[in-house]
Amino acid sequence: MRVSKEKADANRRALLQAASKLFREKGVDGVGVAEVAKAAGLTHGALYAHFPSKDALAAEAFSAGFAGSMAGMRAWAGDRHPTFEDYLDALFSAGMRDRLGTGCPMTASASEAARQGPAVSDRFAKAFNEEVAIVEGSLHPGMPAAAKRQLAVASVAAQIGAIAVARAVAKTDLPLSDEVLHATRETIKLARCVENENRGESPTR
Amino acid sequence: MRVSKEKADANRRALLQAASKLFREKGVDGVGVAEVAKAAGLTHGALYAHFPSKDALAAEAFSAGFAGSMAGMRAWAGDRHPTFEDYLDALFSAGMRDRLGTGCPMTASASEAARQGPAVSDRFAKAFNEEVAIVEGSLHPGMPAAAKRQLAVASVAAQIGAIAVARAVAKTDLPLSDEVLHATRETIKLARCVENENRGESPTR
DNA sequence: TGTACATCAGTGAACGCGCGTTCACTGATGTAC
DNA sequence: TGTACATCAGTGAACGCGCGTTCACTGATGTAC
Repeated sequence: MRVSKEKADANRRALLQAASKLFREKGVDGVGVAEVAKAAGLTHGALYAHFPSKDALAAEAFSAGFAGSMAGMRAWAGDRHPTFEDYLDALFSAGMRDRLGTGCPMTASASEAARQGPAVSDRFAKAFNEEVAIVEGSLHPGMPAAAKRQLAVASVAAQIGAIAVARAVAKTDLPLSDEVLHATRETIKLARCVENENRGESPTR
Repeated sequence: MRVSKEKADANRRALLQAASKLFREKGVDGVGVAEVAKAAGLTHGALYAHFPSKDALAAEAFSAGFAGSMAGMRAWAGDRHPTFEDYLDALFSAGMRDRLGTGCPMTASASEAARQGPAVSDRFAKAFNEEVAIVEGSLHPGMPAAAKRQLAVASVAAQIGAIAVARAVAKTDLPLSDEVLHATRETIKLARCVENENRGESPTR
């Protein structure tokens, strides 16, 4: 039966949230539309009143999940202006690794995204640039723009790899998993020190 | 009909090779056993004379693909003892990005691997350590072992991320794709310079 | 070496199953008068 | 405000389809004598 416009909007949001969580946890191919609808408290038929296809739902769910992840990051940052090191410590943490269903969809689906169409590619690129911009903003204003951009791009790309590897090996080799996060994080920090020294600052290490 | 032992072995290898290539290109969920068998010149029924299930085939195909990828790397290295920079230039290259079906299965399936069982997790960890060992071997013997290990772990993890991101955005933003490879590679190189300086060597930049 | 027979890799039809999607229907919502 | 009716979000049965897996069968291979 028909529901109120408010309820319909809430249902649509519930579908997106359920899809976003489940797709990150099990992959798009690993979850059926019936499971998504059930998690949102609906039947599978209702899903097609909101999205033309599972593919369209997956694309929107990616963006919704990324928006939620960024909102969480901004909430965490609050008004205490985290330093670049603060961001690295948060991004390359065991908590990030273990938060699969609510974390960044880029880390959850990096290698699947490569096999999707242009729509996903475009959304991925936008999300990547957005996260890079945030990390970039935490770098010292005195650093040359090109150097800041390079370091931020490398940080986000390396984080996506480190989290993916850390998750892949966590089931059988937790020490290695922790080592991957630690080694990658510290290596990025080292690279930043070089940039600081290039500007004539005293090394922070 | 029955075939000779040599032919049966060849067929098994053909199945592994076809599965390894197709799984990297389309993901395990994106390819059916019939397609794999056909690519190997067989029918799907024959596959079950060699592997108990698609899952078992996928696990073996991962290892076979990684072994092939490492063999290619060793052949490329030959006897000219590539430097650490040589390895980075090869690993973070557009060629690596564009070689999906024959490249390293870790970069092709990093985020899917996190959702698989302990068997895949174990194979992934072994492959990761093996590649780290090769990269580590190219670092200056004078560098402390812990620093070498850390830099090599970070390099491989960052490479897996950079290639995954570069592939994900390549369809709509090739300049960004190239930038990701370049920025991550150069950032790792910067980190290595710090290690060299720590040992009192003159910077190579 | 020749013969009889067991072995088993490979074939292809068939299986049950879950998938994404469609659709006739329901009934509360929103609207026109 | 009250009434009549069009709208449409949601239901659940049904659809065709392709999947992974099984199995009776084939016939060349390998082996025992």
